[in-house]
This record gives sequence, C-alpha cells and structure tokens, in this order.
Amino acid sequence: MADDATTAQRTAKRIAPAEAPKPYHHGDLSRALVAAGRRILETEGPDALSLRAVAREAGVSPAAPYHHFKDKGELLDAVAGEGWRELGDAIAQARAEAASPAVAVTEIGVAYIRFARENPALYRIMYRMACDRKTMPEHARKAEGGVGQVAEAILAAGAQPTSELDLHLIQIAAWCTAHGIAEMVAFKEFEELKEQLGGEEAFVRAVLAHVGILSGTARAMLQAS
Amino acid sequence: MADDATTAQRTAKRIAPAEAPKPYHHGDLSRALVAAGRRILETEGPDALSLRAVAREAGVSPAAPYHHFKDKGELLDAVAGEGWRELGDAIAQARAEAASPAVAVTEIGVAYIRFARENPALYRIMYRMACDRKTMPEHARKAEGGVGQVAEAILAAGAQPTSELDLHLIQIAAWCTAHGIAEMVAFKEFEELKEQLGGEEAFVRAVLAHVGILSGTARAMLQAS
DNA sequence: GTCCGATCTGGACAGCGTTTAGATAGATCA
DNA sequence: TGATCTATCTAAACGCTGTCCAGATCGGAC
Repeated sequence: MADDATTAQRTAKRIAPAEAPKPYHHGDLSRALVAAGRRILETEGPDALSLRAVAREAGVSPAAPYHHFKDKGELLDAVAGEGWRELGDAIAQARAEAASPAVAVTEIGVAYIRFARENPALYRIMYRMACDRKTMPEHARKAEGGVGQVAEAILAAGAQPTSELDLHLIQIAAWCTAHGIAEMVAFKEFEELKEQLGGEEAFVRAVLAHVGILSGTARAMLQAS
Repeated sequence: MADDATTAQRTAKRIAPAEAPKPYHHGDLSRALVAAGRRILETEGPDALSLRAVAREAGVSPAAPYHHFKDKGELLDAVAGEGWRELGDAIAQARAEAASPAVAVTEIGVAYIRFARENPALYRIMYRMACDRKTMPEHARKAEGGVGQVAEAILAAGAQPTSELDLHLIQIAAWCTAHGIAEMVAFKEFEELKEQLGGEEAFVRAVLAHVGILSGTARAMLQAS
C-alpha cells in the first residue's frame, strides 16, 4: 500500500533521483548522465570518458543521450559547466578566508591551482572544452564566477589601475598565470623542487611569488627603487 | 611498354606517391610518418591526426607504423619532438635579435606565444604529450633548448637571483606564464581587447607587462619603493 | 644462392560517435 | 474511460578508430 502510494507519487512527479529504484521511463537522464560522466572522470580518467561509457554507467543504451544532448561535446560541456561552478565556489571561499585583502589575490591563485590539482581530469575537460569553443562558460566570467572575482580582489587589495583596461589586463594576466601553473604543477621534473620547498603548495606559492620578476612592469619598479 | 616498365618499377617499389623516388622497401618510414603527421596537423587540425590517417597520407597500410613506433603515442611524441626543437630555434632567434639583454626575456615570451599561435595544432600535441607523460622532452629543458635559454637570458638581463633555486623558480614562472597565455590568447572573448590595443602581439605584450602586478614579490617591491 | 631478419600488407577484433527505425509509456483530450 | 500524441528509450547498423596477427616481400649476410 505504502509502496503503491509512493510508487504512484514517484510516477506522478517523475523523478526519484539518486538511488532508489529507477522509476519512470528512465528518470531524468540529463542529470544522471552528467553525474555518470563525473564518476567516470574521477575513477577512470579523462580518456575513458566516452559517450558509450557514460550511457553504460547510467544504465541506458548508447543512443539515449542523444535525446538530451546534441552530441558528445554538449554532454562534456555540461560536465565542464559543473566544474566551472565548483571552481567559482572554491575561489569565493578562498577569498572569504583570506587573512587580508592584500593577500586575497594570491590565495585565489593558490585555490585555483589546488582545484585543478585535486580534480585533474575534470579540469582537463573544462579547458579542453573552453579551447575548442575558444570561450569560457558564461558564469565563469561573471562577477560571481571564478574570474570575475579576481578583479574585485585586485581592487580590494588597494591596487589603483590607471583605467578599466588596465584592470582587465591584470585580470587576464592572473588568469593565464594560474592556468599555466595549474597545468604544469604535476610535471614530474618539479618533484624534487617541491620536496625541497616543503610540499606542493609551497612550490606553487614560490612560483607565484616569482612571476613578477618577468614583467616589464616589475623590472621598471626594480629600476625605480 | 613504357607503361609496363613504369608499372613494373612502381610495383617493384610499390608506390612512389609524392615526388622523388622513394628508395628502399618503402623509404625510411619513420621520417615520412612524422612528416605526414605534421602535414595532417597543419591542414586538418589535431583531431584528424589518427594513426590510420597518417599511414594513409604516407601511402602505407594502417599496420605499417607499428614497425617504427610502439603505438600511436610514440608517433605523436616524435611529431611533438620536432615541435619542441623548432620552438627552441624560435626562442634562440628571438633572443639573438633582441635589442638588448634587458628586453630579451620579454622577447622570448613573445616568440614562445607567437610560435604557439602560428602552430596551434602542433603546440596542442606538444603539450598534450607533455601532460600525459608529465614531462617535457629532454632537449627542451637543456640550455640549448627552449626553456634553458630563459635562465641565461634572465642572468644576462642583469638579474641577481639570491640562489640557484631562485633562478630556477623564475624560470618555471616564466614558462608557466608563457604557456598560460599561449593557450588562452586565441579565446574569442579577447578579440575586442586585441583590436583596441592594435593587434594580437600588442595584446600579448600588454598582458606580459601586467603579470608582475600579481606577485608577492612585485607587491613587496612596490611597497619598498 | 640460400637463408635471415626487417619491413610491409590484408584481414580481423573490439570500441568509438552517430543515425535510423521502431518500441514504450506519460500526458492530453474525447 | 479510452484513443491519440509526443517524449523517451532500444536495437541495429554505418564508418571510423587503435591494435594485433598470419603471411607476403625483399635487402643484406653467409
């Protein structure tokens, strides 16, 4: 009876998401597919993330996803989207927890790189998708998204950019730098150095601290002082 | 008759596609395959670079490459190796042509990014391979290779790193920064900005000049001055 | 001149992304 | 209530991929 009732109810609203017996035609697949994709990404790496594998993991036929996503790329985009959202959260948290606005920018960078390091397969998909479409997802660019927060943090740190453009360029430079380090920090040839510095995060902070030496601006400052 | 002769000859050496007579059993395939790979990379992009396509382009069967490369990855590695060598050359040239040692580091960065921009498919393969093995090819790290030159240029610019480690960190920071910009400079969302600044190279230089703002070092210098 | 070992082919295998035709079942309207 | 509509899903097929195998081919050493 109770079972009948719940079944009826479940049927009526067509969901019953996480675990419990699969209800309906086949639950809401979109979400299930994205979840399956992330599961595969975490357990088997980005190379195993085939459309068929995702469908298998979700318990549907290989053609089923095509009723929810135009093609494989669109599914991966959805997975990547989740990643960008979480990266945005991680950055917001790092910013909130920073000891002072002055160090917030660095903390954002560290959080960004840590996210990439803790979710390597996901980060790879995120950037692969971004490169293919040559764009970041909308919400990653907005103020509440990952990158938008950098500009705010820079201003909060007391920087006085000479123009809107100046600020924008700092933001882009920060972004590129973080991405570059994020992609390379796992390279084996840095392992000795990491140990020497007392861990990976220390290494990341050391590299971030040395970025400035390179720029014309930094050199100008050096000569001025 | 002539037809018979040429046919016989062709049969004897079995194909002779491009131009000059291929020597031997089938010429030295290794080199031909790498060349074919680069050709495909340039004309059809990195996604079209399948083992079978390379074999087709070189005029051999899909199994032939396996007598010269353990698997597809090893072939791509060879293609990437050529890329790293050429990138090293481009950097050396930029360094040689720099107006002064003081600007050489920036010029190296610009040359690096320009190379990536002019050979996007090749650069992608280069980094995909590096990421998979988590290492750069040997010769890219040596002094005569691309990255090794950065340290020399930094010293030549008059920088006085406090230690071997300090220099190494600057080098790594430079490398990561260049890579990050190289991968993102093609993004559509920067197009307006590029126009505003008068071209892509101007944009790259502007971003490079703004990198320093981010680092703790730069901030310290700012406060000191 | 015969044999060896390197090189290449043709065919096969499983797995991939994608498309098509047809089955299933919730929702809608009579 | 029952018939119909529409979204969803399956089964089967296509051509592509990377890789392996048995066998053909041929340059070079004995």
